[in-house]
Formats: sequence, structure tokens, C-alpha cells
Amino acid sequence: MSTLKDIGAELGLSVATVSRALNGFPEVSAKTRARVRDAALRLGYQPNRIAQRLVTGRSGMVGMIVRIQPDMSADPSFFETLTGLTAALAARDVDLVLAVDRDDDPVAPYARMLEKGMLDGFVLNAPVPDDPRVAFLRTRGIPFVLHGQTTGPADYPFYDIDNATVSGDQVSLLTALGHRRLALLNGEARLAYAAERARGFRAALASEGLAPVAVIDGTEAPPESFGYTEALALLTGRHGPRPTAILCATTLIAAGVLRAARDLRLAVPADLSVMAHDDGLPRNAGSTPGQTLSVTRAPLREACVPLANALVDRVGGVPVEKLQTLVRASVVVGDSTGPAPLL
Amino acid sequence: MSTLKDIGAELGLSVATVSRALNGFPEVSAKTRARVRDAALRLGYQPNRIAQRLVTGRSGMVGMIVRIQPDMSADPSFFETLTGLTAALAARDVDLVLAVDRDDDPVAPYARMLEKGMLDGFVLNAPVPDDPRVAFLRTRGIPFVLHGQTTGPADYPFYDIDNATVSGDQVSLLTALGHRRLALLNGEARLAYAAERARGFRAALASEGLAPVAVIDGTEAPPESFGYTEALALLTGRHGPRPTAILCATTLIAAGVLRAARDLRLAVPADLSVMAHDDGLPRNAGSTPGQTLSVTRAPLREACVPLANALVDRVGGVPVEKLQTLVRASVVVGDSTGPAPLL
DNA sequence: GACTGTCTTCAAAACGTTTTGAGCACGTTG
DNA sequence: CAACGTGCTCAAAACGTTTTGAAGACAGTC
Repeated sequence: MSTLKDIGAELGLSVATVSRALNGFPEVSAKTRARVRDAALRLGYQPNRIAQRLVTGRSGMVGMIVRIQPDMSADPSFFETLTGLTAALAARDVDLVLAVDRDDDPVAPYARMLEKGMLDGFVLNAPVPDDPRVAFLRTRGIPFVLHGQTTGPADYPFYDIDNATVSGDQVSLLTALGHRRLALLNGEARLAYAAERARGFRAALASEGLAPVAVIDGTEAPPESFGYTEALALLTGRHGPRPTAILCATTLIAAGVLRAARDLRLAVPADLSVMAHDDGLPRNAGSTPGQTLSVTRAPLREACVPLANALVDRVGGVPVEKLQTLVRASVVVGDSTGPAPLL
Repeated sequence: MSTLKDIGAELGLSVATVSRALNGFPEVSAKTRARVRDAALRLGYQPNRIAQRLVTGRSGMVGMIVRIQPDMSADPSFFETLTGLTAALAARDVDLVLAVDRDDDPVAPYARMLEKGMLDGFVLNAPVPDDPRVAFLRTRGIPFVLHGQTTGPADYPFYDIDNATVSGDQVSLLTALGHRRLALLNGEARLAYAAERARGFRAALASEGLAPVAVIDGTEAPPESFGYTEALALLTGRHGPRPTAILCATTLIAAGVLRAARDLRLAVPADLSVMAHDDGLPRNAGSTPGQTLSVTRAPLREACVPLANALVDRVGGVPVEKLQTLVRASVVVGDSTGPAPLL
């Protein structure tokens, strides 16, 4: 491992000049810069990150804590996020330190990682309404970025899709097709995004003068079987009049709904329209051959780069207001939606 | 953040003395040590890891790279390992830096992480026969530890269960019950442990003068459906005479086998004995109510502490020979095994 | 030839720790 | 009293980088 001193000795320059040459400072002459660059390449110079960090006071590492669910499997979207985040952070020369925790106290693992003083900030995923982690990190003054939003004023960097509008767009599409009885199979109620979806669903229906047939919160059961079970209940009239359209928080839930429709000999979309939100994970698709879902789509993958950049920029002192991104999911019409059946 | 200098100033001592007092060096008087400890506590002193590492030349971080499978979900055992490893490493004051990679070249991500010079070593999981990562890290002189083993001389630290004996113990139990026609539904052939299981299976049968009915390599399909499909094939005689006992690489495969037996109206264990290896993950069990599997059991969880310690010790210079652990799985007899049916 | 300014470079300090080599105070031994 | 250990402490160097403040070289202007 060669150092700045080695390069300096080789070229008869001081370490200061070598450092500035490599870091692109303007006050070093073009000729010297070229010589230094060349020597650095020749000697295989790699800056010692530890030394860099000692002097800059930054660790160049950010943390992410993933909570283990009771059934010991993690959030299905977790790997996609992890892959994208490590790559996007690496592009900014930042490493991701991962911790896994099954603590009851949601902030305890953050406190633990913080007291070692090794982290510049955190990525928070799967926010819940009024997330305690936000309050904790805010009082400590630690930079962080949310994938999603919590309730209350968003005085933090985040990247989120407009979940209320996701439901609104789905409702618009379906009511335009004549549907009047809609139900929502939502995500887990403890998650902030599910609350937004429900809110948007109710608001969009209300603006058409309609009331929801049902809003059913997700469970910890596998999403496909949740969709299957609840769709059976809905379609056999256990929640009142049978809905003509079912909105699903995920494509996996939709797969269960389609299976239930098949079992009940209901044609999609002739008897029932099904719509879902699609996070773009390949594993979630294709389970219903011959049927392309109508969806709102916002690939999870696209969140990673903005998330990584927002966090790194926040650590670098960029004001919060410039680091808030709310994107609107696109609507992709497949063949699982059609005109409402005549009653 | 208070420093050694702060403590020294407070007490009228040099930083050298403070450092030695806190690090338990013998040449500091008991009285001074007590005063220093007290002041450190009072000032909330936390050693600056970056500075420590600059001078010791160690980063205090080790890496683990998890490969994304084609279907974008990870090794099911991955989270268990991750949880345990982070905890066990934390106990030795070491952080785990995780990278996710879907590179075609298995060593490329290691090279990438290495050139940044931030890592003291690696944890290698899911080894394949003649693992190229082992060759790569060996030539680079980077410490690493294997969860499992590769083929060839084991000149590296590892923690592994004796997979040949796993099969041997299962075969012994079943042949003692009179079984003569055994089949093995193995793990994926590309994994080193599966090769060992197959080898042990064949050897144990051979020593009884028997030949296997079939050894079927696992696929990338979900294990339960792999077990179901292949068990149907075996039990309907598609591989020759129907086996009276099926060995399964995992409890999930066994769940599929039990489902196939149910569908074929075969009683377990009257008509068919089923055995599996159990890695102790809760999610894998319980899917067959009223039936407790006969298994060899070696909880994955128990590997983490020895793995972490072996790696940290190796980084600290402990010779390889002292860091190799081969454990034997215990045999737990449930009610899925019984005397061989009369033919 | 002195003064000013610009461009380029340098020596040194700083970050917080560990470790080396030396030194002081004290008591023991010859 | 000299010599010698022993127990404790300290100043300083080292790790490799960034950054500060100063200064050398050179040209242009009066």
C-alpha cells in the first residue's frame, strides 16, 4: 500500500501538493497534476479511508437496521432495496453497515450503533405513522433519510411515492369504467404507506359520492393467502354487497384475489375487476399466466439512487427541503380491469 | 465527545497513562486506574474507533457478500446467519459490512471491497466445491472463515457440520428399522454440503450392501414443491421400485414429501418413513400439524458465535489449525420414521 | 530597482489513538 | 554511599490524511 508520502518522495513533491493534486484543487498546475496522477496510478495508490476519516470527522459509513419479523423472514422488498442502496452508496464512496434486530424497542438498535460513533447517518425503511425513530434521530441531530414518510410535518429528507394518489388513480380508473362498489385489500395497518393508501381510497370514493365496500388491513400472513382468504369473504358477500372491483396493495395480494375468483368461477374482468400496486419486483409477477394485471407501478429499484444521494447530501449539509422527493406512480392498464358488470 | 486528552487534563495525567489505564496494562497503579475509569465514566468517554484503527492498522470491519439468486430472493438461512453474526461480531467489537451482488464472477465483489482497504477479513457462506473465492482470498493473504467447507485440504478456518455423517446417521437409523430402499432428496448440487450429504448417503448404504433408489439434486424451485414433485415421482415408481424411506436435505423438502404421501394416501410412517435435516429455523417447522419429523438437528444459530470468533481470531493471528470446527448433528427421533413395511 | 500581485508549492498542525523509550521516585542491596 | 532494581508516569513518535498559513518564483507596473 503506497501513501501520499511515497508519491511525494517519488516526484520530489510535498504530501500537501500531492493531496491537492489528487483531490482536484485548482491551485495546482496542470503539469504537476498530471505527473501526480500518473505516479499514483503507477504505484497503485489507494487513499487510506481510515486516515481520511480521522481528519474529516466523517466515517463514510451509514447504517440501516432491518427488523426481523416474528416469522423470521424479512420484508420481501428488503433485498431489492439493499442491493440498490449498497450500489448507489458505493458510487458516493459510502459503505452500508447493516444491523439486524429483533428488539422490542424500535430505537434501541439505533442508539446502540450510534454510541460507537462510527456512523454518519441512517436509512430508515418501512416507516410507521408517527415513527419513534424519527423523533429519536431528530433530537440527536443525526442525519437520516426515510424511504417513505411518517405522519406529521416532513422535516426530514425522504423519497416516497404519493400513496394517496396511488389509490386515487386506481379509483378514478375504475369509477370511469362504471364501478360503484370497490374494496381495498390494504397493506399492514401499522405501516404508514397503508394509512395513506386507505386515506386516498376513501377520499377518492367520497369525491364521487361513494362509500367503500370494505377496507381490509393486511396481516402478517403470506400476502397471497391473505388476498385469497379476504377475496373469498368479499366475493361471497360476507362484507355486504359483493364488490365489482378489488384494489390490492401488492401484486402478491392480487394473485390471491385472482385465485379466489377462479375458484368461485368469476371471470376477470367480466365479473370482477382487479387492480394492484406493483413495486416492480420480478418475483411478484407472472404467477397468473395469461392475465396481465392493471396496476399502478413504481419500481422499488428507482428509489435507491435518490435515497442514497439524499442521505449523503444531508450528511454533507445540504438543507432538508432540497432532499424531499415525492413521485407519482404510473398507471399501467392490463386486462384485469374492465367495465363494471350490469347488476 | 470527550477524548483521552480531556481525561488526562482533568486528572493531570498524560494521554499515555490514561490509554494504558483504560486498556488494562499492568504497569499502571490501581489507584490511578480507578481514578481514570471513574473520570472516563463521568465524561462519557467513548474511544474513537477511527483513530484506534489508524494506529493499529486494522479496520475493525469484516465483510460478507451475499449473492442474489436468480429469483431475487436470498438464501432462506441468510437472515438467521446475519442476525447471529452481527451480534457475535459486535461482542468482539467488530462490525459487519454487507454487500449484495449479482455478479457473474464470484470473486469480483470481493476484489472490489478489498481494493478500498477497509476490511480485515471475510465470512464466506454457501461454499461450492473447489470454491474460487477461497483460492482468491488465499493468494491475497486475506483472512477469512467458511461457513461450511469446500473440497480439497481445509487450510482455512471453518465451522461446519459433518454432512457425510448426517446422511450416515439417517441411514443407520432407517436400516436399523429394516428399510432397504432409500432415496435422498438432496440440496442443490452446486453446493458443497450437498455433495457431502450424497457421498455419506452412498457410503453408508454401501457399507450395508445396499444401493440407493435415487439421489435427486435440489433445484432452484421452492423446496416444498421440489419435495412434493419428486416424492410423487419416487412413490409412483418412476425411479424404479418405490422407496420405503425418503431422506430430505431440509425440513421444507420433507413438508413437500409429507404432502405427496397424503395425496397418495400413504401413511407415514406405516407405509413410508421420512427423515430430514433440521437447521432449527422456526419457519421451517410446524407446517405438518400432528406430525413431528425425525431429524438430524444442527441449529444454524449455533454456528454464528464460533464463526465470528474464528474470523476475529484469525485476523488476530491465531493459526488456522486452531480455528476449525466440525460438529456432529444430533439425531432426534420423531414419529415420521418407523419399521419398514412388509413387502 | 522596489512594489504589487498571481501562481504554485511547502512545512507544519491537526485528528485521537497506541506504543516506544526514557525518566523519576523510591526502596533495597552491597 | 553507591549501585541497582522496581513501580509508575511521561513526552514524543507514529499511523495517513486534510487544511492552514506562509513563502518562493516570476511577471508586470511604477
